[in-house]
Amino acid sequence: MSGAELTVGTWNVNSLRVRLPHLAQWLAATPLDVLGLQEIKLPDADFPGADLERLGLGGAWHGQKTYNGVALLAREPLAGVGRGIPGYGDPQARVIAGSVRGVRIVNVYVPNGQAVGSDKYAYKLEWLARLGAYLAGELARHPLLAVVGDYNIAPEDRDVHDPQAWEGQVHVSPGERAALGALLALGLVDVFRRFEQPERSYSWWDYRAAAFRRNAGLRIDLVLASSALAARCTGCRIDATPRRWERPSDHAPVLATFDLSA
DNA sequence: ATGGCTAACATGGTTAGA
Repeated sequence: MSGAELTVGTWNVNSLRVRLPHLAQWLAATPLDVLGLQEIKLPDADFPGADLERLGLGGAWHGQKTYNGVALLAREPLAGVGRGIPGYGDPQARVIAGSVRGVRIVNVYVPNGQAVGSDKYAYKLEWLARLGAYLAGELARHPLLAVVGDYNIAPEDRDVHDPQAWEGQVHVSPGERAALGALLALGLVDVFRRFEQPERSYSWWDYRAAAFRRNAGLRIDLVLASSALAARCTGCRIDATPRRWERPSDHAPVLATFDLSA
């Protein structure tokens, strides 16, 4: 949390307005330096910046009415804040970036994709291609780069509670996995898998059909790191605690810690 | 069994999520 360590989190809160009490409760128990939020679902004018300041967090946000919206919160001032993918006139607020202690952090809310073959699926793949081109430039400028967020893609079958039932569906389709593979091929590492993890580790569970109680989930919230930053990663975990609370987000936060002293 | 649940916007029922 301080000195040589940097802890970065990511959490799809599914409405910051509704989840602000959970965020406060979780932050009180969870030391971190930087936190990317997705699906804040409010315009910038309604962003609860003063509430978050009371929780010790400043930062920057990129919101819109009703849908999407991302924020990058930090205990230290953010440098070089950027919103959206440069040169891509995306009307949906899905990306915000900033730097802390020489580490570049890009926070993403990848489109859902709805169904394979749909217009939204095509948008998802186009969006991921644009993200890849943007990240290639970010990697060239920032050796220490983390790309955190809700990817809406389960990287492998072990990230899916029932791979047979999900085969070919959106979030696991070959096209999406190829797009994620293209991001990894830039030199990014899914740091969660750098460490031993519990079997059946997921970060999202459907609200319906008692999915959380059955641990019927997907691991779709990821921390990707450049090779130089991944080499400094000392741990990565999913914190399912707030998913057990009353009126939860359907996603759990993910945390990764980096030792910057080396 | 193509549902189940939650949130925004609106104030009943649609859109969207994953």
